[in-house]
Amino acid sequence: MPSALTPDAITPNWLSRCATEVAPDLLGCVLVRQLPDGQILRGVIVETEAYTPGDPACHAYRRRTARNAVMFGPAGWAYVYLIYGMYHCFNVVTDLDGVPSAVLVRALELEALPPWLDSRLDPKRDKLHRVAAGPGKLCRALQIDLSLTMTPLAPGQGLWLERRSPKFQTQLDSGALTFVQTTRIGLTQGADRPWRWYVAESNSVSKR
DNA sequence: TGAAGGATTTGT
DNA sequence: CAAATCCTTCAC
Repeated sequence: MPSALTPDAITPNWLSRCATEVAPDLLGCVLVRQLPDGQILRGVIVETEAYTPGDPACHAYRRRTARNAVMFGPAGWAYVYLIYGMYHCFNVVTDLDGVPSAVLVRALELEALPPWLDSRLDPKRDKLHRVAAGPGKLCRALQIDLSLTMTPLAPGQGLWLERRSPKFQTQLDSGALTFVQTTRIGLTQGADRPWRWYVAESNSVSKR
């Protein structure tokens, strides 16, 4: 049943690689959210950051805690945390079981404005391509919160990933789309590591 | 048990 | 550039 509905769903095995490898590979892939009421929201990933063991910026750098425990487990699970008391950030756990690492999904290009959001946004200021441009904003747009952390990314869980569309891959192969690799944003430690990737041509990236 | 601070966002 | 706002972590 799940495979018939989601033929392009990404498997844990594909994510069981170093976060610095998975992060650029996730660009162009689709984050899909199914709300409790059945409504489905989709967005193309256009910006990611990698966090690895031995990385002072990684939440699992010091030791295993209740919050970061999921990062120590197998790939393909969601790691969601609350930042500054008001925004959530969504990560995909990567690498082998026992290797604490993850990819922060920082921005999505939404296919359509979430209907539930539509009524409360100012159409002049909240343009579609900016609604999920930023890790906190994308979680707000897809209604991702702490209830989703430590859950496997799968259709049955209401949150999952799908592979790049043939169109995206073609544009990438032809050079119509290009990736930029640069340093990560907002860090006080490990800010020098060039582990942020984004789609240069996208207007949904959080910052240039 | 408490205090400090954060992988953000927004408005001044 | 500072505020909003609360969970997590670490120190006492």
